[in-house]
Amino acid sequence: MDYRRTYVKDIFQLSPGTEVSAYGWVKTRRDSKGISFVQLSDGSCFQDLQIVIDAGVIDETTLKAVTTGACVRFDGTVVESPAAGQAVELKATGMELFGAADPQTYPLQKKGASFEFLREIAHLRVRGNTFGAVYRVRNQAAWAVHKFFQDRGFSYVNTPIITASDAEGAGAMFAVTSLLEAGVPVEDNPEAHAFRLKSTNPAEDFFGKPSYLTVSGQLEAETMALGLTNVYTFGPTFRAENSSTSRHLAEFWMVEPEMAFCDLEGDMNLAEEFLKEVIKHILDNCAGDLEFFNKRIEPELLQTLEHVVNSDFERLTYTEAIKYLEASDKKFEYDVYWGADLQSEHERWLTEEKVGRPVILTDYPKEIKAFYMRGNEDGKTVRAMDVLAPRIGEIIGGSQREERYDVLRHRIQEMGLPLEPYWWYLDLRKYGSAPHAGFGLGFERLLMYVTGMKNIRDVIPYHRTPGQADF
RNA sequence: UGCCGCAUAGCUCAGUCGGUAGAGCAGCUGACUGUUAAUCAGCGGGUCAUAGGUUCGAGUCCUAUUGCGGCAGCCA
Repeated sequence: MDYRRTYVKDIFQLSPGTEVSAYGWVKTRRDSKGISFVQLSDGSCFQDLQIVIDAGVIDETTLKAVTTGACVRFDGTVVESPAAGQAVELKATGMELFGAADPQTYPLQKKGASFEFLREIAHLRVRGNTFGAVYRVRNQAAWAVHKFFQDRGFSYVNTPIITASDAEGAGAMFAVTSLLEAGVPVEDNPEAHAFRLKSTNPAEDFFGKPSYLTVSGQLEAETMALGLTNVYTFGPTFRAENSSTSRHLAEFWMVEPEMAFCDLEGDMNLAEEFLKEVIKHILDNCAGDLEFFNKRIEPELLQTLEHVVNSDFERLTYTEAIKYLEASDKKFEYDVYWGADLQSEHERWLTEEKVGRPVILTDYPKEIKAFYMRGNEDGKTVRAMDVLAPRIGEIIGGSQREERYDVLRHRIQEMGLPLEPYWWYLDLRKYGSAPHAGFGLGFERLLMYVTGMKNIRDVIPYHRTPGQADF
């Protein structure tokens, strides 16, 4: 067997009369007297291939093993379908059963199951309609990310996953250490195992100092941009926050472009162009999957996505947003005033009710943003931007970076951070500094937006959240 | 981490005032010459999350624990 094959999606393009073999997994089988129908999927497209089996063509024992979940190859001839539902189907002349799936125990059924249940069988849910569609869209979105940046001359760079600097002083981090010995037997309980700490001295650790899984590749990406001009990263990111919500993961994928010779305006333009182009790519390449999401998951999905592609994002300063919020009749749980960090309820009101499409908020008070953001001339705000989207909230966070050595040094100290770990970051401003800007996009949040899926755990094959690292 | 909700058949759920366990789907057996979440008939399927408590009697009320989910904080 060779990896080259005719995928199900290609079989739909073949002319009637063509002989072909279809490989895949069985969704359902329906029997009538003298004829059987099998829905076959190989994950190459949303639509299943219908296999038609006349009585006597396949021996009865083998046919009986063609149950939901079984893996098979059907050989046959492409024919025009006399019934509604599909243009062509495969009239079987023979088959091979690769792997049966005991119907008494196979957990998937043709009728829908809850997403919560499917998370428990995440290794099998890819065979269902919803998750096949999610992962096909995920693949196309990843491809669109690379294509977008490569078309514009951005270099793909890989930043470290293990880092010894607490990059932004924000967000709980996972420690990486070789000072722990695992699987040490517990004295009074022979079944239990524990960790043993070999040393408490960070100097004796693998890297000679405390190290962590990265929470962002931004700082390193900045160094690459000040040499390659335009760069982007696309890799895993880790947050040890004990947050259990429908939009947080402990391990997620982030896209982080960084551009030399760029200001906040250019950063916003890139973010908007980026979201539009990735969404357009999905619309153009995942039509069947989106149709399903539109029908079963999020009724307004297609309309919303097309609207986003064809209209300009609303751009507001933080100060303007506060004015709108203060003028709103809506009762908020948290008070709104200039200087307050916007809460989820505020962001949701702005993007869902006030504007009704993505909004870019800019120029936040410096107190509520990170140290590296470029200060404005008013001395009170920084050149930050957040892109907020209906349903999911913050999808992009970015800023123009502070490129002035003295100002940055001062900000680090003002925020109570140590200077020493940032020596190389400060060096960037000391030698050949350039105005530059960038942003971070949560890839899974983008996927929630384009699929309409309500829980971030359902747009990644195997989610990592507090208390959950199965598979 | 805080607040709230849920836990009953393989799955999705119902279960009234505390009175001894139900449905649909799935599975199994059969029927039907073209089905599309096929249809029709029949059959099997339960430690009501766990541990205590109240009561003559608990799926139902109380407490604790565990798991899952939602919201908030944090963020992408």
